[in-house]
Amino acid sequence: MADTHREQSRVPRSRNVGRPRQSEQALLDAAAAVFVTSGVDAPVREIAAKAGVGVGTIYRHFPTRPELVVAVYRHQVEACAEAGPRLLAESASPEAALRAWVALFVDFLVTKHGLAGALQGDNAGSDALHTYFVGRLVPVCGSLLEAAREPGAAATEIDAYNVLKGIGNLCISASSDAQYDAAALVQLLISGVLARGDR
Amino acid sequence: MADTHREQSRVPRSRNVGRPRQSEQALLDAAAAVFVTSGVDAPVREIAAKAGVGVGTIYRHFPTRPELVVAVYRHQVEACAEAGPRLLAESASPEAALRAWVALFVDFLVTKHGLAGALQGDNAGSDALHTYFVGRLVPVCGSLLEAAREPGAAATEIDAYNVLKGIGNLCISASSDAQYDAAALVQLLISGVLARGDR
DNA sequence: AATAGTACGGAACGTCGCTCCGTAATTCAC
DNA sequence: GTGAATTACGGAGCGACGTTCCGTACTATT
Repeated sequence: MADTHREQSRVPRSRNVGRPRQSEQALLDAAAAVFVTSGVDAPVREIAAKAGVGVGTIYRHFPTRPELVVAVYRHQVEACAEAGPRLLAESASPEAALRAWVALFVDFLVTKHGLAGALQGDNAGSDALHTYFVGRLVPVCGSLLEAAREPGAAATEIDAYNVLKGIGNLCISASSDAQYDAAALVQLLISGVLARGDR
Repeated sequence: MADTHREQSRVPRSRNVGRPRQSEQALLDAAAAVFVTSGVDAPVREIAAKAGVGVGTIYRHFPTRPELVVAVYRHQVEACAEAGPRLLAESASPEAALRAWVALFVDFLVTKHGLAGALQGDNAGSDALHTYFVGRLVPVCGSLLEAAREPGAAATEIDAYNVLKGIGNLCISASSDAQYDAAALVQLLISGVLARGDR
């Protein structure tokens, strides 16, 4: 292996000289663009190439892959979270609000290839993506759920975390399978969640 | 790269000499054992080590990873498929039969770590695991569904493929997340599927 | 005994997420 | 202005993955 290891400046190659790369925004834009074309699972190297930086730079700003994903989608998740209370105020009924919000969420997940799949934190609480989604959206989903349920709903009812995660799971592989209709299944799940115990 | 490539018999090392390794059964047993301890996503090398063979041997018998998984679980999938008609005959109502069968299926998926996750065929029809599950179980699920639905169910009703895939997706990450209750969500989904359009 | 056929192990390959480190750009002290 | 300290950078390298490939060693056939 008598090779050339550690030699990246054989030629003083200009690099992106001078420009201090004002922070992460350029990175986020590049990542967002790559996610659109290649899905959320796109290799980090591809994002780095698109942004014209090395992978090291990406990992300096976003220590793990999920954190980059969170950063890219933070605005949209935030918008989705904020839509919850608004829908509750504007809709004809709490159930309509819940269904509209859920449709919003599903549409968000389905249009971002691979996002739903990346959502389940594989182990422990160490997955920033899962943690962020759950932390931000469970409370929203919870209030909508509470409002839409019968007043004296039993304590045995399934909780918002389960509903949210169930929705997320149902959205997996929604893109890439034309005959799979995640939105319809999710609405059916909501029907089940809202149904009284008599069914 | 002037290295030692292609030299695996420096020493005539005894190998598993003589024994022609009567077919795949030993492989399947080893794989099943590893799947239990390390999940369905266990590295092929680990299975090979457990079986005392090289990875090449595994790939000779099962050209792709999904095919090995299919082979390991074929019996149980078969049993699940056969349980469908039996439950329909034995149960008090078609709905009870459907719910019992679904519970059976969920239990199967949930107890095999990672199986549900491995179930979505990533692309095209090339995933043997997805293809096998769908091909074997969709008809079964379809008859149960048909029996359990109102007689004149609209053509707009969701089909068995969607229901089955939805169940599979809901079971993802059921192990490894103590507060996630896949079985409950699946039953709620079934409630939604069975509910009349008036909800 | 010589040959053909086949099953075998595991090195090698390409790709992944992520780490590491030599170097370049910038800032600061004087 | 000059030199040292600090910071940001690119991309080679690492370990692990699924999968391929091929020299070898068994087994059958003649």
